[in-house]
Amino acid sequence: MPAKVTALRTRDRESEATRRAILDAAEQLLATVGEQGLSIREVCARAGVTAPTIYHHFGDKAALVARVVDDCFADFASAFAHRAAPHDPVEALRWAFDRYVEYGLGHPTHYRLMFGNRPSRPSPAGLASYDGLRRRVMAIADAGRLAPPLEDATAAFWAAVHGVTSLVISEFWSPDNAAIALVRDAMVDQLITPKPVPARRTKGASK
Amino acid sequence: MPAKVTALRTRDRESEATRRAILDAAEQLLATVGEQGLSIREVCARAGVTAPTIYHHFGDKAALVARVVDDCFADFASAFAHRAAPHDPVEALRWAFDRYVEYGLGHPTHYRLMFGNRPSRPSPAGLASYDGLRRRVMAIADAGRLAPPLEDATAAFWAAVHGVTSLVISEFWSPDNAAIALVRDAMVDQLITPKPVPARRTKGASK
DNA sequence: TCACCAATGTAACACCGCTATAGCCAGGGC
DNA sequence: GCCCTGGCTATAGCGGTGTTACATTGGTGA
Repeated sequence: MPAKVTALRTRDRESEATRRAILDAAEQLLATVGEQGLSIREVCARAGVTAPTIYHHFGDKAALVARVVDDCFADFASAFAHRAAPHDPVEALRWAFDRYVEYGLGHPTHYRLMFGNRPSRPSPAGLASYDGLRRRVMAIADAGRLAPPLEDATAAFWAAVHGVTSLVISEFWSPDNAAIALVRDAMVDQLITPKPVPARRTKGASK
Repeated sequence: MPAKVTALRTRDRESEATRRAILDAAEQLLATVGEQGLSIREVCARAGVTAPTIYHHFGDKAALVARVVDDCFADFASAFAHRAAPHDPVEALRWAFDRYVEYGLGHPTHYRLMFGNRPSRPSPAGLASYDGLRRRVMAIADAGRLAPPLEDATAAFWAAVHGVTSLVISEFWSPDNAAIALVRDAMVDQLITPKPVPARRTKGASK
């Protein structure tokens, strides 16, 4: 088996290079003009290929975008991985909240792509991201400090952080708005057990 | 001055009827296929007009959509007006939270149009809606029970309710999820002063 | 009555996502 | 060494989109 495994055949290499060129062009365009403004023809021009090539490799405009979004999720995950979280699980959750908002502010178009309001597109990478948040909440539960059930707590925290990030991105808020910390601390305080008292409030939860 | 004021001239009446036909067709289409799927030509077919008529009256596809969105805000506001809120301002805020989510669940496409993540479209009707929320929070402040500054409290509450509604609409949650009440109560509890103490919170607000 | 002008239609432009078809050419069997 | 196969790419085009220049009509104010 001479060069069958060690090196890619020249055809495969060229094909892979074409895929990369297309993905790079698409990502660059998505970051600037968004999914709405993304045109296959413009991707073609930037990548130096023609339309059938794109459709051969990715099948669809939506699939091409989904592929780029997956890369965005990877980038998003690394934004967490590259920084050290506090050891205390509660402080780590607060920290994650800030990183989340920070990322959305730094990559508004990517954020919109990943968590935009297009009807339920449960990408695997998105679910993995959600699972990362669940693990952080679980760390609090493991420390015996989580008040509500795990799933409820995770979902509630995710909703709050998403609401805040959405508003920051839409420039409704300035990034240093005190309301951000207000939402963050409201959620964290509600999630952890108070001090000694188990839980007192029973106000009507369902409508 | 015979029929100058008492009755509209026939031309104006016809013109207004045309506008209404276009708006009705557009609203119906927007509710079913969303802004993305809305086609001027389809609106033309349903309203029984041709394209230049639409452009003459509304100027733009975006302007037409914006006009429909304004009507949506009016509908949204009436969803609040037609129901009696609790007298207690804190309970009224909790109630507003539920009505908000309820409306988003009942009119997901309209909600996406109104509060979707398109980069900052500060429609007057949208600002009026936000102002309605601010008044509710101000009622709590007037009762001497609001802990944070008014603007921060309003913004935080709005972010939380928007995050929850977004997730409910995207079918990430079921409408009776316990997490909804969790976010609601977390925000309300954080907004009101604990017991008798005027204002206490000093937790790290800026990052 | 009559000229004006708002309102509407005709036809077209430039662009879009997408694809049927055909050609190129590296790779592998003979 | 040759030819054939098949993956990859380009040409050209389809039906659709938002938008607009231009022509036309018919109420309306003078």
